[in-house]
Amino acid sequence: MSEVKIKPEMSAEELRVLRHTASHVLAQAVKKLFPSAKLAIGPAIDSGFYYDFDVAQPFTAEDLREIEKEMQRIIKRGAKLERFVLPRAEAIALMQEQGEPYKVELIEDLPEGEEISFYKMEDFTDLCAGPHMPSTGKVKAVKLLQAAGAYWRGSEKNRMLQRIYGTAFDNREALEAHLAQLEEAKRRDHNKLGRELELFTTSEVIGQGLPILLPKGARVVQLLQRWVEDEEEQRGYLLTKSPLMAKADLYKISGHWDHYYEGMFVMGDKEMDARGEEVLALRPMTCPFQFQAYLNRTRSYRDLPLRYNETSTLFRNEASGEMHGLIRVRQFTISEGHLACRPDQVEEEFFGCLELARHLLDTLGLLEDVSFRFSKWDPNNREKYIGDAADWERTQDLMRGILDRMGLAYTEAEGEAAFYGPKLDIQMRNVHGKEDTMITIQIDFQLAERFGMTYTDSDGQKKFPVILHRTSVGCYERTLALLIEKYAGAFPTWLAPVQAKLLTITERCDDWAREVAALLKSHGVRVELDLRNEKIGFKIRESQVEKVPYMLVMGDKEVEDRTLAVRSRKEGDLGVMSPEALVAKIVEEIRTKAR
RNA sequence: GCUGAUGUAGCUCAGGCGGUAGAGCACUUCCUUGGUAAGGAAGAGGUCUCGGGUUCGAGUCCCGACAUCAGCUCCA
Repeated sequence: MSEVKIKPEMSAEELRVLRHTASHVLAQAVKKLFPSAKLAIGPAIDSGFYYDFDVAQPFTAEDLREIEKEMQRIIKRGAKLERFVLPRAEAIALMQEQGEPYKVELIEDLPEGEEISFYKMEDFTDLCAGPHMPSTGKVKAVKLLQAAGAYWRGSEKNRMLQRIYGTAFDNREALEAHLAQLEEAKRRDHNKLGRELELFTTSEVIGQGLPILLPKGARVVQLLQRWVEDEEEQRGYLLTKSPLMAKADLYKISGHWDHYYEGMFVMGDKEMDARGEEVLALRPMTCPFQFQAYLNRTRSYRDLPLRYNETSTLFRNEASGEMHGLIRVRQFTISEGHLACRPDQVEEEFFGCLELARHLLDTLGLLEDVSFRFSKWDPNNREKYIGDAADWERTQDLMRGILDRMGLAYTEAEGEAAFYGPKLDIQMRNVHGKEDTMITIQIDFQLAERFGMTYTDSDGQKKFPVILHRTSVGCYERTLALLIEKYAGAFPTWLAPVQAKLLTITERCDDWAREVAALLKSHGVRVELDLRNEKIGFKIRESQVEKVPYMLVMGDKEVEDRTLAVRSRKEGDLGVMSPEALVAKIVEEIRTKAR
């Protein structure tokens, strides 16, 4: 779900400048109230700005209120911002004099010849490339949102600083609208809504990152899963079902033992393994398991491409602070597949994977919300990867060529590759704007050789196939989360855990209500029967405000006794319908997967 | 894992300075009710996340664990 755009009265670029200026106002206010605070960096971001400070005590909520008040005073004074430039040595001297070690470090890291500029407002001077508003008075509406820890320069090896987040606009109304939007995002948050709608829950005694899908959530996942498996079968995929765990031996071949050990649930440890005792580990990926299916017999070039898919449950030992609702969990189920192909088939197969992913996303209504990311290795962090630089460059060039020939709009990201190869990641933002990978398609020239996977080519030579690793809708838990947020819990009819809710207004209707429910069920419509015969206005609202596609009310005195009044979430009041007509309508909606 | 906040009934939350728990909604039973958040009566539901400690006495103070949330780091 992409963030709804607010309409500020200035351009996006002007707004960034304004917010950057606001971050300087923040820094000035903090220095006034906490003179010993050391300044780090304070940029504008998509939805506002932040500034990092090194302080003895983390900021409290009261601190933020005081800082915000001080900011208002600074803004009211409308101080001018004056830019000036210093040579490197003088710049460093100035920052040393002001007692700002982080600023000194920043200046020292600036490339030779780069202009070193400062901005001065009143008695406050800060290193900054700019640009800025001419006066702090331009920041008409500012709000501090939260304080949280953040590592200096984004590395967990560095000291943790205290970051203050805020946002700013050129008018009060835009700020209010933005804050209202943040509230709305909270309401759509799958982690809240998904629990309220009884799609999932968690349990302290089960543990974090291990959600329980409740009947309604499990039903949605089941529907997705059956649909995806059918779509894959139609595209020539062969289903496998492989074990959830394996001996350390397998992971040593795949490289996981060396490159992913911390991320695995290992039953035992490296010492036991070294003593020759059997050590099993739950699988964090399906690849090495599915490769064993390939290795079942000798393969000919005529067998390729070979497409395997598996609805695969994976286990990853994420660090404790990283879990989040259904988005980031320790156990998840994913539509994972591996394709073994000849070099001349890579492009077509890659395209096929992308076509499948796009088709699925389009059907779910999510295609308009995703972005594509070409994830490359980080040549400066070699120990994270297997294979040599030449392999990587060659594979990445191949992938870039395919992407460009497909005319795909994508961004490039260094250091985001898998340890065995580059990826095309399909990214989606959650309701709070945080981006996660939904789907990934990867090209791998390495693992086939490690596993001794070969095929006999037309020239009689044994060769290693190219492996494509791919998911189709990605993991079901995460997909469910994004769907909850996309539709605010009101799933399209074909995915809705309850498609029709049947209410009776008097017990005289109960028998007929059961008959109608049975009819709907016999056509595969998921119906929930409520025979409590209470006032129904209450119940229509109570049934989660328009989350159910069809509300059916039995019995209408005004027309005749055996009537069915239908209210559609999408089309409003449909009046009195025959059960047969309703069935036809819903069945058609399910068949076409209409949104 | 790091920084901070939080953890009281199914849900949302009250419980100033320690004296063994409350509200609204939901739930159960009954009465009334053929219509868009009706009314009435009665009732059930909590070892206050868990474990230690201080104390005559802990929901309340201290320590630890676990879980949840925000952010960082990491990642599908």
